[in-house]
This record gives sequence, C-alpha cells and structure tokens, in this order.
Amino acid sequence: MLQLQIIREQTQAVIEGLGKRNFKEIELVQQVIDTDRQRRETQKSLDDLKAQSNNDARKIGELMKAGKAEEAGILRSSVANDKEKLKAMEGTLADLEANLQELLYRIPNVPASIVPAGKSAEDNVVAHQHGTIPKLHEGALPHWELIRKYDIIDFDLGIKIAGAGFPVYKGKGAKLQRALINFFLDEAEKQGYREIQPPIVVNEASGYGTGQLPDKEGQMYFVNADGLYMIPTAEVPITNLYRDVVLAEEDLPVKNVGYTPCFRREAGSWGAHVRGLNRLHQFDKVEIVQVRKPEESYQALEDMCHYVQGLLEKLELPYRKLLLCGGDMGFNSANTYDMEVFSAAQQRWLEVSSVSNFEAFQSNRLKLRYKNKEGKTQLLHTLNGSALALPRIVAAILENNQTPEGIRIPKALVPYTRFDLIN
RNA sequence: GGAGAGGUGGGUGAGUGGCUGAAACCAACAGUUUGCUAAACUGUCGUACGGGUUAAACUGUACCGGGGGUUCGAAUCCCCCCCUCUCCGCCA
Repeated sequence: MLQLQIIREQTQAVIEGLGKRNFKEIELVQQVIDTDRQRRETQKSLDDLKAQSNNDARKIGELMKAGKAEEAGILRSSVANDKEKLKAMEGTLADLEANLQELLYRIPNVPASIVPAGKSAEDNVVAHQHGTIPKLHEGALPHWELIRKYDIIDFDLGIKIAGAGFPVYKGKGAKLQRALINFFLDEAEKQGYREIQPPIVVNEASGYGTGQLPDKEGQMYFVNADGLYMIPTAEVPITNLYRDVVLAEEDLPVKNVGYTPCFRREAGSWGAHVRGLNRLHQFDKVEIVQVRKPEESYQALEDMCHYVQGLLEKLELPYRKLLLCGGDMGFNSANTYDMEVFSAAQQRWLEVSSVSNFEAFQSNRLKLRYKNKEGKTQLLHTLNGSALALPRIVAAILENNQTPEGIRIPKALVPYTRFDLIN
C-alpha cells in the first residue's frame, strides 16, 4: 500500500510511475486525493463537535456536584440533540475511511526509476547472461520423460493420493530435493542469513500484511474450518514476523532465510507450457527475506541478486537475469529481477527466482518501522527473493546434465546427495 | 472437545462511572554529582489521525484485546467475538 502522504505530496510522480506499469485505473489516484480531503474535513468537524460535547459532559458533572440540577438538565437536553448529528458524522467518516482504504489497496507500487515502461514479459530487459547452453546428445529427453525413465518423480501416484500438480518424489528424486534444500540453506547461512522455520499456514491478517489479500484470494488454498491460508511462499510468514513491529536501529539489517513447501492453486493457468515440473500446486522453495533501512535497500537488492546468481553458477546452470518492465512486475514490487535458467531439452528459459524490492509498500501495510538516531519512527523497506525454487531447477539439472549413462549431479551438490549420477 | 483464569503504556502492575492518557515501580533517554565506573538525585519518557507552523511551539479527537450497547459522561457497567494461560479429555 502506497503511503497516503506520498500520493498527496508527489501526485504527478506517482501518476507517471504507475504509467510505466500500464496501470489502467489511474483515476484511482485522484479519487484517493479527493476522498482523503473529504475525510479530513469530516474528521475536523466531527472532532470539533466531540470536543464540544466532551466539554458539556464535564459541565454537567460539575453542575450536578454543585447541586444545580436544573441547569444540568437544560444542558443535558442540548447535548442529546448533538448526539444524532454525531452519529451521522461518525457514519460518514467510517465510510470515507473504508473507501479510502479500499482505493489504496487497489493501487500497485510505483516502479523505481530504473524500471523500464512496458506491458508484458516482452518488454523485460536482459540485464545479464551467464554460462553456455549445453549441446545434448542424440535422443535427449525432456525432464518429464527422464523422471519416468529413472523412476524418481511420480505424477500418477500424486494424482492418486492428492491430485494433478502434487508430484511424489522417490528414491534419488527425493534425495535430490533434500540435497538442494540443504545446499541452499547452508549457502544462505554463509552469507549471514538466519534460518527460520515458519508455519506453512497463516491467518488473514498475515495475508493482508504482505499483500496476497485481498488481491490473490483465489490463488491460495484456504482451510475453511480454521480460517487459515496455506502459504504460497515463505515470504508471507517470514515477512509477517515483522508485522506491527518497531525495530531498534541495532536490529538492522534483518536477513532471514527459510525453507517451506509452497502451495498455489494456479486456478485457470494450466495449459501448453506447464508440463512436468514447470508448474505445480505444491513445490519446495528456499526464500531469502531482508528488512532494510530505506537508504540501503537498493544495495541489498543488488546483493541478493548476486547471491542468487552465485547459486546458479555453483549449480552450473546457464542463466539470464531479467530486469522486469513495469507491466510484468508484481503488484507490490518497486523493482524486480527474475532469474531464468535454460532447460536444454525443452529449449526454454524457466523462471527460478524473482528478487524484489518492495520499498515501503509492504511495510506500510505491515506497520514495520524502526526508530532512527533522532528517535523518529519511520517505515523500513522489505525485500525478498527465491533462493531458489526447486522444481524448475530440478528440471534444468535433469535435462542439461543428461548423458547416455545417466544424469550427472553438479559437483557442488554431490556432498549433499552423496551420489553423482542418477541412472 | 469440557472446565476455569486472564487480556491496561517497553516490562511488572494499580485502577469498579466524571479530578485517569491512565498511580507506583522497573527499564530507557537527557542532565547533575563523580578522577573513571557504579550509586544517588533531577528531568523527559505512548501511538494514530486531524488543526496549526517554513519548522516548531501550541492544540483537537481517538485508543486500556476487537466490535456493539447503557449513560450527559466508560479502562470501569451490559452483550457478542477474538486471543492467551491452566487443568481434564483426545492425540503425533
């Protein structure tokens, strides 16, 4: 949620920024300003009237004590008169506040200056590319056939016990998952991240805190009986640890990492390009989350990108780094880089990480602040990134490293898998 | 699932209708004292949204888990909800 103050004071810049996103409902900005003005006017008159009636109430008390019941009675009836007015004004104010809130929820974050304008993924900019695209041997297979051939991941069994999009990992397939998770967690720890194991369900307030609600209500699994949402990413619980928190300066920066399964309904998004591991309802992901002082957040974004790129290099996967254009960024983000690995049998780039700076957009909702040296509380910046999402990494490893003898495990991973070939 | 207890400021914890935005203590911060540290003493010490100001000063309103009600007036009385804790039951 954008800060009201910024919309009020930098209206033109906000409108221009949202233009880079191709944001269709630009009129919401003016509506916010109008609603806010009405809200303030209403509050002023309401407060004045309340001040008046507070005074009257006090006077009545004094008159009663002084035994002047008659005068008290007169005053009492005049106060009763104001009550109707008060009620009405309170109603108006509540409506205005709710409207304002609702309008603010619908406005996405303003892209950072570096973000190019654009409508869709086609307008993203390749910021960096690394590694060579492997040449596969004759008869190379896509991963969804490799997993059958080596019997390491089983979609049919998953369908039997849960449904499509819930694969069962078996034998070396399961061990590969576990190895990747441990590898990612250990690497993050070396970079100073603290490991967190959060709940994988969250309450409604947490959903609002990081912006999944009300926006993406239908995308999360919902446990009706208990009013809990299954998390679509560890970002939700880990960032919400800091909801309604005022940090001390010495607590900063916050660098957390967590592994969780992630659950996504992916309603309506099934189609041609989602075979095999490309899109799942449940998948594993290690997520890094940072909380930073505003002036440090862009440096942190760089650091996080470099860290993720380092992981991909250690896994020997060819990748490219995309600077997302305004239209392709998430609702909450001010600046996002996507990392894509090349999956050689599919001949496709697969997104395996998304690293974002939300600036104060999330912390404004979360009320995540810190007390600076002058003793002033101010909003912090939040950032997060996948480091990394497993299924597509697995797909790329399987496809790129296949040989007639079997699938070669990247060297960095062998200490974790304790085997170097799937055959 | 059953029974009970409780939710007040950073913490402990007073407060059963007006003088309570809230005692006291602790913590924190600033200062005095001191050769330094400690102790002692003095002062400051909530948040949000408004008005006001170049900025302050100043000022209004709201907030004692959340929502509603009674009353001229609610932390205090009534109703509903939520949460936490304890015991019992069940269970990994």
